[in-house]
Amino acid sequence: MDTEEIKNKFISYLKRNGHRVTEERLNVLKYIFSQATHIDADALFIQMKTNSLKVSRATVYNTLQLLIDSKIITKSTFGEPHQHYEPVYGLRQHHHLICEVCGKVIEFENQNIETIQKSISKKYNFISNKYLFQIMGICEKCSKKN
Amino acid sequence: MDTEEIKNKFISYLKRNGHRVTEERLNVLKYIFSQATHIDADALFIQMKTNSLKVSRATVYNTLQLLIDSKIITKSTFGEPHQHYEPVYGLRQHHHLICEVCGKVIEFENQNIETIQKSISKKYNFISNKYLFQIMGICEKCSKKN
DNA sequence: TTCAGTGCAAACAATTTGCAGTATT
DNA sequence: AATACTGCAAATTGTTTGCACTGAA
Repeated sequence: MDTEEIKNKFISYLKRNGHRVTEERLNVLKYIFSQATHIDADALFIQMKTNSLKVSRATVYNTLQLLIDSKIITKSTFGEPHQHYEPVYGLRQHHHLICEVCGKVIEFENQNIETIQKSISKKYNFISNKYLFQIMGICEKCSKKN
Repeated sequence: MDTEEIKNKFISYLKRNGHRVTEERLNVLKYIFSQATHIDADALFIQMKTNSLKVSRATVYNTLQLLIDSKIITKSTFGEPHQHYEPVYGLRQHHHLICEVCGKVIEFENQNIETIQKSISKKYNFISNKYLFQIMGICEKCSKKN
């Protein structure tokens, strides 16, 4: 994954839409891409603060929204009340198995889902922007514990 | 949809699990099934209050959780920060197209999704409890407006 | 009669907003 | 120089909790 490319994509999105390119926005981008996987807004804020960066929660939320609008990251709920954010740009579409016992999230890919998604959108003349496939249940590890 | 049957299912679930059968709980059940489609907790509470029923928010949330546990309703997020609840018991599994412009939710069924879900769960030795397929985008009506 | 369930209000958590100061354009 | 963006704290929204009272078993 080319970090420079993502950064340029974001900068170009900002300029194209009359938003300013600020240090803070680029920092949020950098931190979200330094994650192994999804993260929530507050954890991201705390992590940035810990590394003594100048940010506020408001800016984190604001920037996350801009990153979603520019299709660089995506937001999803894993059954919890708060949102999780994860990079999508340049990655293949993937989906989640969510363990309701330990909270673990397993990612998987499946080409058929994409096909179904396209055919359904077409059927309803729906312009799909993104789609979500999640399976909730009990992971192998947790089911063996009982 | 047989209302009596659902009510009995809920009552039997409550008794089986040592919960009491209360007027309030049955009222929440009744109100959620009187909805055409999904509703959020607060709207449900207000609707019950409007019809001068004795309820509190705490009871609504408590009962919604019991209804989820008994597999009578399900909870989902439609991109919004709060949760929506909708009946599932006795209904065929269906999925959602969500318009990001007008907020409209279109329901659809698709047998292939069920098949994929099963094969993926099997592959990961995951005991699936429920699954979710959502397509976010722009509905026909809204796309014609521009 | 017991104690789970209730209503209420207060607490909490996640997110948004208002405003005065700051920095990109 | 103008004004969009920022940080901060306060406000708002959705949900949970503590506690004294009530009612199902």
